[in-house]
Amino acid sequence: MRQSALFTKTRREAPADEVAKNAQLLIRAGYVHKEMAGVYSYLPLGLRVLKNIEQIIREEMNALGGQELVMTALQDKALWERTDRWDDEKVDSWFKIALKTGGETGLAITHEEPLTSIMTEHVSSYRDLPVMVYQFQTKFRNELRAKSGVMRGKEFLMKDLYSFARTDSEHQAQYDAAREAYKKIFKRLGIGERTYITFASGGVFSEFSEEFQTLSDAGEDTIFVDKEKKIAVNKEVMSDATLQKLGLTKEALVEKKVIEAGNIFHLGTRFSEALGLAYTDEQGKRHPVVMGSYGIGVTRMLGILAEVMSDEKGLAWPESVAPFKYHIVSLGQKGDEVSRAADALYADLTQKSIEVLYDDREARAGEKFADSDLIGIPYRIVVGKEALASGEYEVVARATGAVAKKTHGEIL
RNA sequence: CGGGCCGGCGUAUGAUGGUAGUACGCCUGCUUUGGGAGCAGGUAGACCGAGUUCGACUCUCGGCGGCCCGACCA
Repeated sequence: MRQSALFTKTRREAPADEVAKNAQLLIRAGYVHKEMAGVYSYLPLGLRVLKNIEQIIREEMNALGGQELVMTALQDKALWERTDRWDDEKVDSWFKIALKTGGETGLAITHEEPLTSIMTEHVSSYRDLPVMVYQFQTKFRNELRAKSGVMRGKEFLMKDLYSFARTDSEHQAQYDAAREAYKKIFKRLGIGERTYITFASGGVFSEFSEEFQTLSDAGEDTIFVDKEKKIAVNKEVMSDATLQKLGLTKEALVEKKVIEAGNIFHLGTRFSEALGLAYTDEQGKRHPVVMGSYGIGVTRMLGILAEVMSDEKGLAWPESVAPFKYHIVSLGQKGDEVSRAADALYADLTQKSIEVLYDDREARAGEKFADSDLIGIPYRIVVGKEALASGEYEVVARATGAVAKKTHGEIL
């Protein structure tokens, strides 16, 4: 894409009302727009990153055998009353809306209820299981205090996967497979090394749940990490008894700030029993379906990556999610030899379907480099007089600063 | 939800109970062109409502909105 045509502009200064690094950088670089507290719009560059994150997750969900669907944001109150999660005393994060017809509806906080309900229409035999279903969908949570930029909003995009099994052991196999898929996802997103499976409060269905926690000073949670074993314990469940159960020793643990990038839960039969999701086995006996749920916040992930992969100059996306692979920075003037060379390089890369942002604006070099650093595309190709003279372009890696010299042909 | 702070050109920010200024941006022109250029000219601003006052952007009250600390965060 030609940068002269991109409607978003960069800003030199961060907005005064944003403290979180992710929001400051994303706003300055023109990836997001803050609509209200905890509510952000995703502009063209931001959307591209979001779509890339989504696609990585989608590929791993499909590899798992997950089937994608999309459910509604508007929720049926009656369904949630059946699981006792409609009452504000029980769940305080609802956005409830009056219907013109007299009733009320709520904006989805999560989707266990509606999916379980859908499944009752399609699952009735042992032959129909096991199944895994997922979606990318907007969640709404009426947070008392939104904070941390795009990482804790009132409206956010989430991938949620749900598993349905006949037995506990079948469920466990699904759960274990989902855990492995999550590891692959975080690895592909470039945060595998700094993301730890963390034992946390399991709620009513099991002793522990597992969170995927990514090391970051911007984190809201505190965990104790065993770097050798690659596992961690959330501070909220930290105790001698817990350590003993997990086979960890206090000496090996280091306290760290983290952001929750994902979590996986055993749901047992709580939802299937409440909503009547059951199957008939070979003997003709009915059993409730054993469920699990698995979430990754997509918009939060964008925030985590902005937070973790950035420096004082700006963003530095990993290639797997970057809005473009190359950023051509032309130092030529309209119509001169340099800009003609940049045009040609842009045309050739585009022709090959290589994603490239082409800074063809009438601006000075300093401004273009500063913008390029801010926007954080993995490789910058500088097209200037030097390049024309030598026949080789400088290709600068944003994250490391490493400079390679490459000819037009080598880049293609 | 408890506590604190704040609301001014597009953005950032200074000052003030008495003409709302500066920088960046944006527009015009000239010069400049490998790390946010220079000169000249121009554009653009007080969240809403009520009150105090000769006079309110400034003080008071209410509303709306934002930020921070805590709580909360299947």
